[in-house]
Amino acid sequence: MRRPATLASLAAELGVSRTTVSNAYNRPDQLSPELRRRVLETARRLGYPGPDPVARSLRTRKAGAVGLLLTENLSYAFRDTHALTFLEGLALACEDAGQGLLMVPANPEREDVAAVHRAGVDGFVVYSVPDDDPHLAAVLERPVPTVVCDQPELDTVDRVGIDDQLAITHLARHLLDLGHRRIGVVCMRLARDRNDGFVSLDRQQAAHFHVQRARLAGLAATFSAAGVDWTQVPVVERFDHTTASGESAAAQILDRDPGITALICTSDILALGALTEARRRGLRVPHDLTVTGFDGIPEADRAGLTTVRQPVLEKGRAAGKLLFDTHEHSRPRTVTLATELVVGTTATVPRGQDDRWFGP
Amino acid sequence: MRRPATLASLAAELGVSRTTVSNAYNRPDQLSPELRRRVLETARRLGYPGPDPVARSLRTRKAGAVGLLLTENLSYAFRDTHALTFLEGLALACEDAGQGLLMVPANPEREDVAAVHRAGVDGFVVYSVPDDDPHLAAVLERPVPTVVCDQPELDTVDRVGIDDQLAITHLARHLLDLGHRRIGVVCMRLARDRNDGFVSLDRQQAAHFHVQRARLAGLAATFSAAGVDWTQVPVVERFDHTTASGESAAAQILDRDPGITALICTSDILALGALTEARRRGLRVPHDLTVTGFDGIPEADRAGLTTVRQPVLEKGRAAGKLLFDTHEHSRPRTVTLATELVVGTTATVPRGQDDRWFGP
DNA sequence: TGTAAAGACCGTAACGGTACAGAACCATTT
DNA sequence: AAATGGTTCTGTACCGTTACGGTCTTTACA
Repeated sequence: MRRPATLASLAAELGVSRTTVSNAYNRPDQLSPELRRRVLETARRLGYPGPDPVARSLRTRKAGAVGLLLTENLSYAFRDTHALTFLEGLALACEDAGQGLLMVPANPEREDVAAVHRAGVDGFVVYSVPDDDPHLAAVLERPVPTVVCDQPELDTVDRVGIDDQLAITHLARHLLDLGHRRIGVVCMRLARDRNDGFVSLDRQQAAHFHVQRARLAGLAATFSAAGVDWTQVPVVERFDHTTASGESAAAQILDRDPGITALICTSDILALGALTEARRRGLRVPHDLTVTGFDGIPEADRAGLTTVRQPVLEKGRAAGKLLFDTHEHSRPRTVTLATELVVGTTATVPRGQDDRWFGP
Repeated sequence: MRRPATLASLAAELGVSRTTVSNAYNRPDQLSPELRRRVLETARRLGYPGPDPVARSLRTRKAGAVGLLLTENLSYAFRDTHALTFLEGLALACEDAGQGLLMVPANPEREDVAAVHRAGVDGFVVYSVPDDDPHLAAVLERPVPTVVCDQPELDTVDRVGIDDQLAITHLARHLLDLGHRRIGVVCMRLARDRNDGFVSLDRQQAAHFHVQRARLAGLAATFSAAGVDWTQVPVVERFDHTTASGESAAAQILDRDPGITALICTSDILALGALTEARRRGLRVPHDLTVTGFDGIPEADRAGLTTVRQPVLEKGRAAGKLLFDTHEHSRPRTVTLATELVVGTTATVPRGQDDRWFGP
């Protein structure tokens, strides 16, 4: 496991210059085939493993890899459908470009940004971290191109995302058209601190996760415009993004306000949990309770969830493409992908309004 | 995005040595708090982003990351349950060690090994690649510690795995005990070339994927010992690891040999496909046809599959631990994890033998 | 035969840091 | 007054490579 030989020692052994040995590996056309053969053979004999990648990176200023920063523990990324799909898209772009993908271990608990500083990469992709995350700050300080995804726009970096506010506005209008006025909302974590429970207006507006803030803002604006008093709408937050969270959050809202006719969840995972809780309570969806999600994951499709579909794989791929596309351009660039309202079977007119609504 | 300042220019600006600036970042106790404050403030003023990670890696000979080599396209890793679980385990170990995880883009189609050479990592984990894979060879040439998983033992590197042959022997004996003598086998790819169809004895024995070879060998040995003529056992291979492959492979075997009483699949994914195909043909499992898998993925559990459970997450974690554990030891080390025969509801006595078997 | 072009190889100067040994300074101790 | 020890800072020697701008030799062609 030692590194016995270097390019220099090889050159000395062969009686040629270091440049020539380097060329044997990187520019075969720059030396005679015969000499190249000798170089490679001697390399084999001395156990020289070829040019050291780190030294090469230092000299060429290219690492051949992009760093990925996630808000969660590394291992979490491999459990979350949504994150996985994004990663798959990003990986596709990396493959095309022949670039490696370095997953940076950014423990959200500790504020240890050393891992960001140590990452030898040509660029970063930052996926859905809170806007006050110290790891994000550390990335932004690094003098490499960066693409953020599902983040607010920043002056200095490219961005990929959807128009969360617009997308959920369509959903909200759909529910309003159906006649819903008494609603509850289940959302994902809004900040780095855990707050499993009802969310104050302040916290909603100060949310550090762009995506959640935008969705709540879209809901608030749309329902307010329709005459719903948003301050009276129960909004429950869950730190962990699991179906279990969706269940308990739905329970919390239904306990406090059994009169609501629709439960709007800001993710499909949460919505699937809400469905489970509704079933447990003997509420028929959608007849007794309308439930909606957001994301358009396959499981939601199977469950017939009314939701908003977003192209997650495309987001990953677009992020990679932005990073690898080094054409002239004026930064920052923004790619906003299209979303689609998916009308499933979990939303209908509120109970008791069937006739009134469609009547004369 | 330029890198305007370096440690040297900072030092010049401040009128101190480069060492002192370096210490301000890496050894705060080596200089007075006052000077350190000045250094960091000047750094901010000049836009110095802190020591360059690549240069640091060159000097310290530490990259702070491990490379991961997979047999598949990068993006595939994010789609396969089994690979994901392994990755999750590996990621856990990486987190604990504060190391990054670099996914090396090793396209199995092209023989382009450059990505392996360019990877600035402190070690490699190689997961289930064929033993003649050029990327594997390239990794072995690199002077860094390496752990292989689901591979045959190699002289120079550590290994993590299970005893595939022993594990499937237990399964085979279970089926023999139930009375099965006429069986068919569905296996995953055995080499780098695509061969979707029946597998010759030669190809079975020359398989380049250790795991598959060991499992086939275990089956051959066990059934032969019980008097079954292995040369007459239909073995069908599928290149793609999908349930669709399982379906078509099962069909291929059942078409050729409708008389078999058990279909042994070397993975749960394939077995789940086989179940689908059996259902399509109106065969009741296990009454008309016994189907078994291997791996113990959650979906198999849900389907009640009779299978062998292996600790995939643990494999990943163990691989990481081996890599990070730098204690004195004599290489190569081997970690062999335990497996467990899971008796589900998809295997029973062969049709027509019910009485004979349990009778007097 | 002269001259340009091409081919093969080389020397030097970075790339941006950290390790290590030691120097300068000051306050205590002997 | 000399020795001791701790703190703070410095100088030099690398880490292993590639970029760049040469030189020298050979070949091609008029």
